Amino acid sequence: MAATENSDALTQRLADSGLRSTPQRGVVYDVLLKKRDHPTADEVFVRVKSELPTISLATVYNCLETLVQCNLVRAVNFERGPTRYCPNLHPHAHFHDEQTGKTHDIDLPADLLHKVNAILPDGYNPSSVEIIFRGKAAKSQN
Amino acid sequence: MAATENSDALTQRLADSGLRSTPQRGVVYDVLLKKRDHPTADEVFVRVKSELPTISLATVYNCLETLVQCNLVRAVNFERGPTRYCPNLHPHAHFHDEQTGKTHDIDLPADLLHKVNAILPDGYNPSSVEIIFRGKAAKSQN
DNA sequence: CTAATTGATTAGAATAGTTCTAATTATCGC
DNA sequence: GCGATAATTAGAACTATTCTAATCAATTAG
Repeated sequence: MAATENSDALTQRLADSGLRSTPQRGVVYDVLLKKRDHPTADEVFVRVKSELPTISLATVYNCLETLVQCNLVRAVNFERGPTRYCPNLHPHAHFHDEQTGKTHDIDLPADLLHKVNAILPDGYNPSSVEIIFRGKAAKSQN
Repeated sequence: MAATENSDALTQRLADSGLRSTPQRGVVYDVLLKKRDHPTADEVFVRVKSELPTISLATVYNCLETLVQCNLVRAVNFERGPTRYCPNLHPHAHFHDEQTGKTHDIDLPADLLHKVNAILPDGYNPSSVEIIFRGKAAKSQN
């Protein structure tokens, strides 16, 4: 089953970083994979509680931070609001719909990524690039 | 003098939006123009106080928000920290140096901007794009 | 010119999101 | 299973920002 595979992959990644595999980390990761709507830590907390009712919000923050460290999850920040989390597959930009508040993943072609990096003058060594669009998406995108 | 010109431009922009010209708004704007190091609201507060000692932090937030509304200033958010403000000239990306915490403006050529916008599928209508690099800048850039 | 209206500022309280702390509990290697 | 160490927990603390209600300033109407 998918959850078991993910769980194994997670255990592996954690071990690679010298970290332990715990139920909390597993469930937090599963929750992110299951519904990829860029939830906040609070939203993850609510979802995880249905499976692990005694988990604390602090642990959710810790687990999310750990997953980000392991490069399994990406943290995204739009304007003032809370940090949002998405399971990190391929490179992608984000489109933030100002009407609905929803965030859409936009595929980012490798050649564009190169062109974007090319605008940096000598001496700048980027470890990551983030591209965020803001605006309005057609209803068909919701 | 430059400050007067800026002040006039500001008064004009405010009037266009049906807003009043006040000393607080003027000084906040001047402070942003004078040192373009992407200060936080707190940092702006400190700088403004030397000229307007009785200004309150709430007013600084209000003024910054007003300037953003008038499109004279851009609000930028890097990860979890406080919002930073820069006077908005031409389109540019931001390079966030993870060692020094400093933010550098990177010129954004119009043709690249077009190419970036072109990755959006039909139905997405962006009102703005933000490009943020994270990484390390050579000492010569500091 | 003065009064009335409306908008802006102020200080401080309140809120949201996140991090910290200290105690308890779980995991992993032996 | 046992010990060392890492992870979890609840709640306090903290940071950044927004809200509230009162005061003050500026434009408008008379």
